Amino acid sequence: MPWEKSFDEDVALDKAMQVFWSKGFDSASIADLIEHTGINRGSLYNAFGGKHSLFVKALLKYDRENRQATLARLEALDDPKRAVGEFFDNIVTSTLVDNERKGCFLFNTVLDSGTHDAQVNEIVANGLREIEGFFRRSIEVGQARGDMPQDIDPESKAKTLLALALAIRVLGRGPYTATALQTIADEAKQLIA
Amino acid sequence: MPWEKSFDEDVALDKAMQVFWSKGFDSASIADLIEHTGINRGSLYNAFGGKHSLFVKALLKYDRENRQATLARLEALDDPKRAVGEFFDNIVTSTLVDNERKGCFLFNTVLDSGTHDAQVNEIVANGLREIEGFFRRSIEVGQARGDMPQDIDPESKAKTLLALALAIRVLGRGPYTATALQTIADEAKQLIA
DNA sequence: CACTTTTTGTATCACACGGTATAAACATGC
DNA sequence: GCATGTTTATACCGTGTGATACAAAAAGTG
Repeated sequence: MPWEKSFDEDVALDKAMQVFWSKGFDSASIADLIEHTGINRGSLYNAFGGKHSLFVKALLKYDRENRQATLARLEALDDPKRAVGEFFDNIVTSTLVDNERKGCFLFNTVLDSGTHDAQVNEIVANGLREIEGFFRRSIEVGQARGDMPQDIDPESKAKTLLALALAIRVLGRGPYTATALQTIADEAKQLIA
Repeated sequence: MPWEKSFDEDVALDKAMQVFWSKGFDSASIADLIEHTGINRGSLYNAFGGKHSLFVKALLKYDRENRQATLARLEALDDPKRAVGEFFDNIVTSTLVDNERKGCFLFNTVLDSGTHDAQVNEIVANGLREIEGFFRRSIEVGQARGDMPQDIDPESKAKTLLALALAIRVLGRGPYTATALQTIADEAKQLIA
């Protein structure tokens, strides 16, 4: 069998992810994807099966390599308060370091009202659920170890922290300054201090 | 001069506002606008001058009739803590009462990355600035009157409250339940209790 | 050199977009 | 009734969209 390997499929998917991340599903055109992946129109359809299918693959890749990887790293610290603190410092610096100001691909997709597809919604909802779960577990362990206040409700506070994380990402795409974002992040950390 | 009055221009603008509010600038097509306003294609261009111009008029109308009106009403209460509390209860109920789950037109526009126009950005940025200002003034007055904690920084807390308000509106468009939204709102109120 | 498979370059399709133009229908003022 | 200006109903125009089709070029294997 000749030529069983193709171009580099994973780097192409990564490029496509950047495009969807930056522009969203609707605004990203096939022309954009072709240009940034560098591969040909036909090859793109042959390898990924179409725009929507490519979007799902890109979103899953982001969820795996960013959200899952980050949460796993922070949970491995085995230091809940520091983990939450790093989470917020991380999203602030991630926001600022990206001069495209793309924000978070998952959070962006929540708002892309056009992409309301059951599969996509499930990926996003699951991502939010797991981030909230990370906060809740961190608070529970922190309380058990006595370095977080006992009078806060882990469930409620976890939702609030998720809300603040989302807001930082969203406001970071708009006109908010670096110091304003850090201010919110510091306030978030204060909630469990 | 014959026929100096036309159809009802303001109710048409209101309908157009609903469309842009629900779908955003890009996703709202001229066909949508014609269908929901009930006026003719030519009349729409004649009266409002085009899609972008119509969008700006709709956004300004929303800002005037919703944001400005709400903030003015709450500030007139002359009871800062209750004003902030009502603000958050209000956005939760507003979110739930709308079965279209449109969220907040201003916040939605922050994320519509396509509409990055200087004029539109100014309207949105000004709206956010004034909401944050409302929170800051409320906290300052509340502290002066002794019914809010003295150890919180009005500037920081105001940013945090704005962040939470935005998050409630955004998450309300997605998969979050009524109780989850109310939980975040209650946590927001706790921040200044 | 064949043979097979992938990639590439175009060409094309049907459709939707925002916007413009045109002509008929219409309501008012003289 | 006639003139004036508005609304309506269409018909376009140019462009961009996602998607498909197909011939030619390229690459690895026998």
